[in-house]
Amino acid sequence: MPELPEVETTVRGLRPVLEGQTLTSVEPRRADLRFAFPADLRQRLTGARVTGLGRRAKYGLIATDRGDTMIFHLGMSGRWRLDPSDIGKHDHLLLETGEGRRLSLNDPRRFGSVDLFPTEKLVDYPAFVAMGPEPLGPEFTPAYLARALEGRTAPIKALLLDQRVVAGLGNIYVCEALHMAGISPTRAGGRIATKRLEALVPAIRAVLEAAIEAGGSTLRDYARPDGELGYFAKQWRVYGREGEPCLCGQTVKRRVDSGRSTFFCARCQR
DNA sequence: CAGATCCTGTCT
DNA sequence: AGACAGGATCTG
Repeated sequence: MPELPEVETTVRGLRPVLEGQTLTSVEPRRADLRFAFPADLRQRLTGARVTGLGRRAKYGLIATDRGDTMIFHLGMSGRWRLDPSDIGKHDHLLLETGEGRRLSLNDPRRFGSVDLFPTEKLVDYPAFVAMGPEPLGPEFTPAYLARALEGRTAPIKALLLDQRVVAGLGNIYVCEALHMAGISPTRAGGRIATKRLEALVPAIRAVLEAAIEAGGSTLRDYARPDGELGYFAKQWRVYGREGEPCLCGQTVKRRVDSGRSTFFCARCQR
């Protein structure tokens, strides 16, 4: 679920439900996820009106007229459920709006998080301070990336997963973008030819945009009562395809680096 | 840098 | 029983 495109489609799905609405009920059902909820979460949000929704990297942002922004992260297994018909043990935070819509933050693995921070100081939110540019934003250019990777000996895959280099990429889209750009995941970041770097930036954009577009089509399901945000169609070229043929005919390989699977084609990627 | 860690669920 | 999972952060 939650890399940048999934968070983006989640925010887009939440927007029509929450924007302009008063939060009539805010009910944490446990004290923490990855870290503690703000102790006064309920008090600070109940009665507040949602003024807007946004996203920074993989974080969703829900701004209110109280000067606070609720910052949520979906971790590995988080999702928002809309008008759930039942509340289970993994529904950790319940919201209700003035219109009577109900939302539940469901997260079995509890790697997600919920926090509050002053809206005007959002750039100072600890997780945002050292973050790199948005991969879909104007700052993310081949020139920027060349500079960020200059002299780096770490594998390009690890560097693209580093949110300080570029913020929002996860395991799936890094594998896909590297395949699209023809770059080996193990190549040292500082040793990528300019021409390949110039292919990598648009590849990252294209992969994310396609996923957002595909995710958008699940919004219909999302908006359905008791619906859930589904996975977008698995149109991946290498991710999860170990042993299957690449488009070139070569078999897709999997390797494990720092405990994470990398899928790649040794013929297409150098 | 790699590795462990936080959790639960699912699939071999 | 063991491997593995879309993340982030801390420790050697």
